[in-house]
Amino acid sequence: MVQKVLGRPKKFNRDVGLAAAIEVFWQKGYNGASLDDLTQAMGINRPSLYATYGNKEKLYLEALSEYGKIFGSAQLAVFESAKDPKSAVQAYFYEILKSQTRLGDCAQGCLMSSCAATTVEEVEGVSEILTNGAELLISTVEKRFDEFKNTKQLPSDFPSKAKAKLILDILQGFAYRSRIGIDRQILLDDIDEKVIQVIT
Amino acid sequence: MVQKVLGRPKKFNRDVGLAAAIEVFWQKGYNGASLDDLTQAMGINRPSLYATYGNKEKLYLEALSEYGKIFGSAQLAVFESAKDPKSAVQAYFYEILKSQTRLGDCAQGCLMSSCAATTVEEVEGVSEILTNGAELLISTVEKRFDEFKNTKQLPSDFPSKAKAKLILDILQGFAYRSRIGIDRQILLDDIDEKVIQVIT
DNA sequence: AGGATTTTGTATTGAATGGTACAAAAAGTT
DNA sequence: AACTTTTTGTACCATTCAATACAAAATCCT
Repeated sequence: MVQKVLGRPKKFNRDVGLAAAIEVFWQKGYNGASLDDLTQAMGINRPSLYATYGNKEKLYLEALSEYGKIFGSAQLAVFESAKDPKSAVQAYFYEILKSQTRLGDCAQGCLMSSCAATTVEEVEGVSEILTNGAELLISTVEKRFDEFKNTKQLPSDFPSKAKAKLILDILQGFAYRSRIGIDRQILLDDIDEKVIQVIT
Repeated sequence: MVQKVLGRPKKFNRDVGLAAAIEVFWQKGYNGASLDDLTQAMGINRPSLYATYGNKEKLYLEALSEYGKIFGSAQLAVFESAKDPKSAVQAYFYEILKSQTRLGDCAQGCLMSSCAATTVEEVEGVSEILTNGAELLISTVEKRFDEFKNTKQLPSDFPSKAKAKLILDILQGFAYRSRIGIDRQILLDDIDEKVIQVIT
């Protein structure tokens, strides 16, 4: 059942437009992404953009939050659903690299670490979003490691929180190396090495 | 002996100006740093900037290279001169955090990972500078670890290269958390945890 | 069909951007 | 002291920027 609404119908979907904006910010950063870049990629004109998202800064903040929700959650879900520690970390890193080393003319690296970090001082609210994202990641991973300890899949002295923070570090390393153009296969080949460093 | 040169004497020192430019790019990123920001911080006027450094892009590339030379080299020197693995890594991380979590209104994080990574696609030459920097770091650390293996200060099966790459990851983690505003003391308290993860 | 309502598309605004022309200023040279 | 050379400082240029005014278009409601 289609909701009947007054007025001329919208030509675009709000979430689809936001997804396109994410791509642009991801590729060009906040300052590097012009409104022409954004409106063109979103298939939208300027007044519609302002009516829908407020302004460039609000669109940016919304893009960051949405990126965290979509990508971050999906990747963490992969981690959480794995049945043993090793495959959890392994699948997680693989998922991360799939997102950060994309083929064609897609953006490389991570929107948050490779792009948004630059704007922490410039755009109010960025710092909070990034901090919350990091804390959510750490606490989620730590909790899952603790579960593995309860089921004896990890030794009782396994330092869950320290290892969760190590995973965040390794993610930053992957994001950086993806962004600066290191070949996807080289990074994929590093996964096992990183997995060992995490779970032993 | 002062070299006598024809014409009106320069009012500024080239390297001092470059150091000021580094600070601006470090705080605001490439696109966020306007020529007004730069000239004001450098104590220079626009024509002098263009006569001396070429243009904004060339100044940026030179700032990146100089940053690597000054900061990167000094930090690696600390690592190389330590007498045992543990204190080498420890002193290195401390040096890194001193540079990345600075007091007052100084820039936080790392110019390369927190700022320059965003511009890899935008500015020709950035990718190469960042890649070379990463490789230099890894090879230097790896080599020093190998020396420690020769002097039996590290076990013969110590995976020097994998650990060197892990250090790069941890550096990215520190840079990111510094940039997003995590308190210096919290990061300092993490050093020992990271040291253990590296040298065991 | 005609009015109400909302979105679209175009065209424009004022400000900020990177970059430069040009003349005055400050030194050495003869 | 006059000339040459180089840097400085101001004022400016064309372009791009984020943001908006306004009318035409497209839908629903009566």
